[in-house]
Amino acid sequence: MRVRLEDVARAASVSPKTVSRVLNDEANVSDDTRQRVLAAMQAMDYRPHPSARSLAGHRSFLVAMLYDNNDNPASTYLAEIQDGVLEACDEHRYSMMVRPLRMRSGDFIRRLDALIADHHPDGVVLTPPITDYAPLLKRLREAGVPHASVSPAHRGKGIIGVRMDEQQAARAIVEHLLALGHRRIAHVVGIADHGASRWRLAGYREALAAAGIAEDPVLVVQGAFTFGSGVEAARKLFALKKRPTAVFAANDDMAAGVMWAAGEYGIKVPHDLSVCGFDDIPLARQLWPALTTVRQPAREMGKLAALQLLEVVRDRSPGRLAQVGFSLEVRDSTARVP
Amino acid sequence: MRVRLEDVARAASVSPKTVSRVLNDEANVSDDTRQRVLAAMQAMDYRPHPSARSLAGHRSFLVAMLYDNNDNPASTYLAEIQDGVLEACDEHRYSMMVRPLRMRSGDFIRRLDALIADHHPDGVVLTPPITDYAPLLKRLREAGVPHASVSPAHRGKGIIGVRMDEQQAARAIVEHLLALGHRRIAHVVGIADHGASRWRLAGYREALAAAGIAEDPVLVVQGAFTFGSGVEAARKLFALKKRPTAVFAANDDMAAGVMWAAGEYGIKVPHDLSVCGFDDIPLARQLWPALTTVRQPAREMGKLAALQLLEVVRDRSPGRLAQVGFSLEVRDSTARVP
DNA sequence: TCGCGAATTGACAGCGCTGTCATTTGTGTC
DNA sequence: GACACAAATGACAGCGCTGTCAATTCGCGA
Repeated sequence: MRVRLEDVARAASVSPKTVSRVLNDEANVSDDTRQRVLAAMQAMDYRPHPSARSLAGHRSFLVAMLYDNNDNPASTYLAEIQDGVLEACDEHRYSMMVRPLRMRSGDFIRRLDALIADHHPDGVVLTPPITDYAPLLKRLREAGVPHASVSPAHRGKGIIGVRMDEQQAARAIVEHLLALGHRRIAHVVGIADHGASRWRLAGYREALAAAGIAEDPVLVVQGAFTFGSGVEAARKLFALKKRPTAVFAANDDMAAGVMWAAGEYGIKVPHDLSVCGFDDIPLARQLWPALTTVRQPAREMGKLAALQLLEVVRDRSPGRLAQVGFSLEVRDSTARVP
Repeated sequence: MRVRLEDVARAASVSPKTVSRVLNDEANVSDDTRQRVLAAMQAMDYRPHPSARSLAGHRSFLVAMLYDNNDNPASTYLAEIQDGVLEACDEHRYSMMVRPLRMRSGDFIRRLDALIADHHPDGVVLTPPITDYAPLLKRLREAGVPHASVSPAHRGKGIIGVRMDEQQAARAIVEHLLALGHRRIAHVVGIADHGASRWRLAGYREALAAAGIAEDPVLVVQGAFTFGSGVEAARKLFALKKRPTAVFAANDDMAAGVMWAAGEYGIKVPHDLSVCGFDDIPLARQLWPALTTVRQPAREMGKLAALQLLEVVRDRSPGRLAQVGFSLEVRDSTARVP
């Protein structure tokens, strides 16, 4: 039969309420008692019943991760974030629920309300690109549900979660190309209204400007974060009279598309063309030549965002926007200008 | 304030217990009463409190999806299954929890026990490759937790879930190559102990045998379901004195690797070499030329598996192993033998 | 119309925990 | 050593629902 809190209490010769206090890390329990209770819990392999805790305590010990499975950047990126969030939740004995939501669909808010009404999550983790969707944020605030974002586009006060300095990272990778002697550097942009696209474009521009290079508009082509859009963007670039010597794609999928298109045109990477991406998804390492890119620690970011959230949920702390570092993964797809 | 079952009861002029009966679709409620209660629920937008239901009813309304994030076939495949499972759970107002487990790790069973003890899932969905891990199945049976599998390797009685006739599908795609005149057809095998690898290899052999072609062992090379392993396998094949005219890779990632390697060797697909894969992941459509492959309806399979499971959980039905059809997606990577 | 078994409905306790508040124990002060 | 006050602990009700079983109503044949 199941071990209940009452059983632990009896074993430790204290009242159930005291065991509850220990379980919830509350103050006003003597060290001696706390130890005794913890020992009893351990010995009996006590597992609190989440539903009972939730019912009596008016909290669910549940974190929901919201994502947009319709136009998400890349499913492997989300999967990594998911793993990170899950890890953080596990550590704090919270459970996690995932929730696909279609931002462009009419019932977005209704589905969000249903989630809240049905499951009462103690907090919510938002992933790109739904970190900045105003009606969503408004609704969460109204409902009093704390939320943390992975890579939010805005940095207003009250925004908690985790971010990476993507603009800085984009600038760094373009500077890497500049250092290799490239001057005609193209950029394949991501979906227009994603924060990621804006930052990466800004970083690209910043690097060029700092190097005193005027931006050539034909070298900035629109993509959509997909492999196919990378292929198409590259075809446009390769059709140019004066081709670029390097391409910085706003994510790895598109970079792979660029490399693929290069193959079509008989352009050798990196000999004739340097290509770099952003994110460092598993594919980047598997491509040949291996892709130079920026490592975005998605898993770690998911975990950190969830940890920020849990801090707010548990300790009523104000929470903060943590920042993670990036690293340039220089591999074989970039070389000195021909 | 929250609408409770009691409030609905009052509005419908019945006892709380009767509302509960309606909520749980129990028998012995007159049609008239049922309608009245349902109307009241609707009008008041009543949402049962899952924790209260769980606590009182000794069930959790929770389905856990187990997966191996260490050596999983492909993360987009899992993501699709996850979406399908989620959809089925939503329809039946169950919640879903995801659970990464490392099959090769020592604490596998301990983590499984923790999952059961902590969350009491009413059922579990197993995804490849952990559909047939004996200690896991044993433990689930001991704990009395019903489980459904997506593509289980074995078909013993009591195995419920969903399968696709992968051998038949593999045979079909190889027959497609044969119909194009190919006789020297290579096969890149997946991870050895995965059911998927065995079936696909068996289908390959079956097709060759039926066509009266003796298997050439050098044309069957080992891969590991990853892009990189596809590249390496292809390099071995291209180093052969007598190259194959077609390659059937056991999944799309490896097929993409084969196409990539073909680029390295200046081999034109499909002119010089036909390539086909298996799964129809998004990448397949994005490759150039687009990849001929077998469509494995992962999302639908996840949904069906979950539906089978829920049937068992809710109606105590014995459950069955559903079967889904496959379809050959003939695209541009296969052509008549040169 | 009456009686009887089946169908329908309801009363009530309790699932395992926590919030509230009362009670007990400890600590420092003069 | 007595007192004031804070820290530690416990008693008890109740979170929102369902299981059990008793009570009531219904349908139908005699």
